[in-house]
Amino acid sequence: MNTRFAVATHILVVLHGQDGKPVSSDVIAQSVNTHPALIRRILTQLARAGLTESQLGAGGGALLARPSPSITLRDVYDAVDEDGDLLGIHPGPNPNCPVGRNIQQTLRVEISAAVNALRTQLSQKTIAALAGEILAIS
Amino acid sequence: MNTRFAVATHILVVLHGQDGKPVSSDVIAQSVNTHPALIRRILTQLARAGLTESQLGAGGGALLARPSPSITLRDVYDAVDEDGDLLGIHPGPNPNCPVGRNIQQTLRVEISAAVNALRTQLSQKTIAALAGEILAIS
DNA sequence: TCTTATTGTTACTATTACGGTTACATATAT
DNA sequence: ATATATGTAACCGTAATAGTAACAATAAGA
Repeated sequence: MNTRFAVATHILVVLHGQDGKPVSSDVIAQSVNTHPALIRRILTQLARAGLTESQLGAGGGALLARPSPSITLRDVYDAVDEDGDLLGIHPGPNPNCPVGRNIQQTLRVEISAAVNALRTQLSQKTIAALAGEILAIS
Repeated sequence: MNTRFAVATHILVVLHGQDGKPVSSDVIAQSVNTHPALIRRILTQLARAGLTESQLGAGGGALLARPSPSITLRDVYDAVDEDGDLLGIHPGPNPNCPVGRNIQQTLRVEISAAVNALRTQLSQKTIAALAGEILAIS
């Protein structure tokens, strides 16, 4: 993870702005200020999650697969989060210690509750709403 | 970050179990299954946050600086999180694009709301409660 | 006072993750 | 046909992380 969530969100906001017309990874890369291949890598994840689709060939590009008011930042997070290790658990604690033996499963519960709280907060904001805020600034 | 939150929590649970008596980084390291220097590094962060204190010299070690029912997992997260980049924002988006120009500040708001939701969830669980659950298993 | 145990910190290494970059086979519109 | 895109693989450089060793400073206890 790391900036992939931010970049993925950026991509979707751009696509929202051009709704209907496919946008090439080259154009998106210019807005994000990175390289088209990286954009395409993230677009692959978004497409796998059903948020975008792409058209091959000349005049092709990416477009939203669902209306932007139906896409929340939680959807983006989930699309881009492959291994779910926002807060990692340390491997191999001592099994002969009452703490070491059991802390992993107990921590896992707390961490997933915390990450779910984060996801729920993210689900409050849609791409349409976010794009509205962004474009309202200037 | 990454496993530092988990290791820091592990440390505090161990200290909870030995309340009163200082525990050496060596003993803690055996429970975590890592190296004393790493434990001491994290103990430095916990001490800076006022959660632990250490006694130098023979027979010394770390102990809780506050009662374990008053320490929540949010305190641990905050102690160990130095740069607050759980979800990073991509640098240098294109200032000539209406999206690139404004997305950072807008995303920053959403990300900090999300991280605060995660922190609030973590604040629901104290070290004392967590230790209780861990030791109840076996 | 001397010895021993322990911290706090620095420095170095190895491994991994991440973003940047190139390349290219495949597909499609014109 | 040709030009334009995607999707994907491969590789590089940098930064973060964990592991490790070393040592001065400190304090307990004989």
